[in-house]
Amino acid sequence: MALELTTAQALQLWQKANLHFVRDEDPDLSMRQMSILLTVYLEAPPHTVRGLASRLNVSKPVITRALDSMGKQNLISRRRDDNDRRNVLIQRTVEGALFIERLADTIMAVASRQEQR
Amino acid sequence: MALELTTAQALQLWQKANLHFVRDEDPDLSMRQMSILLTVYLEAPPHTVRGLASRLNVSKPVITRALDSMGKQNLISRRRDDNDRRNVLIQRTVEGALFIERLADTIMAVASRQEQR
DNA sequence: CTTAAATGGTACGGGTCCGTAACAATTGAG
DNA sequence: CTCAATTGTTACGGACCCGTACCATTTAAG
Repeated sequence: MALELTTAQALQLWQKANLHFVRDEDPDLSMRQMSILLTVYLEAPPHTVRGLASRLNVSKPVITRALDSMGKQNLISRRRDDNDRRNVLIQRTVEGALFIERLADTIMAVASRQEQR
Repeated sequence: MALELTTAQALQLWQKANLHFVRDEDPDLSMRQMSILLTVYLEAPPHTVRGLASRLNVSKPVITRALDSMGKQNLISRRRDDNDRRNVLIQRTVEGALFIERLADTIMAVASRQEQR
């Protein structure tokens, strides 16, 4: 499946997707949490607290707390790095991968819905 | 300018755009504020507090407060409806239009940057 | 006129998130 | 062995946002 995308349509896509997550998504993740999750799943590992903090340009506690809450939802997991036990490696989970998959489908559905108008 | 968009690329676009707004955007709007602003600028007027509240599926005070804060930044303005003075009409501003324009450019820039890889 | 309905705003208590500053555990340099 | 540097976490005070409940204004029905 593929779509043509002009500037105006990109903006509409952004609006529709945002609107969808505001309207319908149940306990929606904050923008920062979503960024962390997407970064972990779309960029190459390894991912550490400090690495994510500098990638997102936020403080370390933001990452720690986001990992706490997303960990409770089983969207990510943490493991100590055995090579350097100061590091914590952030890892993907099955639930997280499914979440990302549904996310992609949702965005694509929004995009094609607007295409059909 | 136009881009092809597959499901994987739509997801990447969503990640890159979110990441950009987390990293770089100065006093970033919340997702709800952004939805309100985009709805006012991309959907047909008139826009009222109650209308936006039901469109976004949130309570009225959320809209009132968002309009307060975005009003201070001159991104939108309010005017009493002379036909029915209970209504408040939310109106676009020059600054808001410029903001939306830059927003569209930013998203498109993110999209084409990922295209070039 | 009187009164009920509708609209937007405000008060309030509660929850969440933030960044700074401290802390514990671990590593590596000397 | 000692101690400074690094990493992640926790404590804390403050800022922001939320929804419910109430209020003021305006409209329309009777």
